[in-house]
Amino acid sequence: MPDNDQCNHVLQRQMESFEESCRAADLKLTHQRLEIYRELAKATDHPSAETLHKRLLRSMPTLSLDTVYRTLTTFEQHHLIKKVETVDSQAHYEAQMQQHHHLICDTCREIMDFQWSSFDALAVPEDIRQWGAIKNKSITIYGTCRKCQALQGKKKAE
Amino acid sequence: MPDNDQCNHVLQRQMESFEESCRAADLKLTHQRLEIYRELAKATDHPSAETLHKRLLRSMPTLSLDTVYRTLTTFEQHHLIKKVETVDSQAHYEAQMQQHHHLICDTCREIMDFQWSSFDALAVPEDIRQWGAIKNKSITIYGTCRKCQALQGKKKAE
DNA sequence: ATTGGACTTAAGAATTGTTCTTATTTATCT
DNA sequence: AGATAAATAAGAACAATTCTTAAGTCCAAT
Repeated sequence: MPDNDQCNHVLQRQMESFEESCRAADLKLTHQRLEIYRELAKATDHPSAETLHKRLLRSMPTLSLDTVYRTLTTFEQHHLIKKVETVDSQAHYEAQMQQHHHLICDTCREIMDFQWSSFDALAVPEDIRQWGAIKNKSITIYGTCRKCQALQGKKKAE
Repeated sequence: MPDNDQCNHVLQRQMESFEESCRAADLKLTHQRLEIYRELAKATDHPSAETLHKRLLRSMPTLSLDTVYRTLTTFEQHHLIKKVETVDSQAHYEAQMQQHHHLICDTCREIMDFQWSSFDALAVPEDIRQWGAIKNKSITIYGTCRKCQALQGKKKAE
């Protein structure tokens, strides 16, 4: 089975669970909401509202940026999506709600997900546990991605 | 030796190294720059420009918010301080440049530093190293701090 | 199938956080 | 002490986001 088909299945399941959560939260399943969620779930790059809006305009030319902002805020309040912590002035979002970590390229600023289950299983040291009730821990790795490394290599060679 | 004295010594050493870095970077050691840096170095809560400005107004009533913004930007460009990754619309800063991690309270939003040296020593899994040139990894722990837990306990009891 | 109520839209205005401009004053460094 | 960088005030400009209003659209339940 090709990768693309696999992704579609995963996305389809994610959409179903999203629809269920919406019903549970008394959120109407409007076309805009479904498409905004689908576009975010499909994305691997943690887009901003503006980026998402640009992508959606191709298939929904009348969708307003305002609706994207409003809808993302609604989703976030219902814990259907998450804001990503960044150093950026624009807010970035992700639909991935399972435990995962981030790789951030210091050059192109792209954010990628990754898994590190042996870290997830690690217990937090006692002295840190003193701080309060710990709910979750996640890693951010900084560096330069392959793509940007290649570009920098080229530039130096010139 | 009381804690406070120890902190003062640490701060003093940090100020000296800051002054040295400024000279190396050809940044004039103005009163404002020194005080803004000192206030940030003293803070444990990763303040925003506005918060920092408010604190500094007490001792420097004519200091403009603009100068705080400008100065923090200058410091950041010279890698003397860092922006902290957050979900906030305001930018937050820290003077701590050594390897450390963050605890974030989901209630009061305060950010605390912590150390976890056994994690720092951990090698990143092979498959993640494929992504590119890794420079640094840091943890963010989410939860509710003791203070906020106590307050929530009270509310429930009422 | 109709309808009530929730949702979306456009367009513009308002807000917030941040940066820039200009002219003037102040302070650092040599 | 003088050259020059930096800070100031005040206001303008900007970018990201939110709000407003009024009109139109569409979901869901009867």
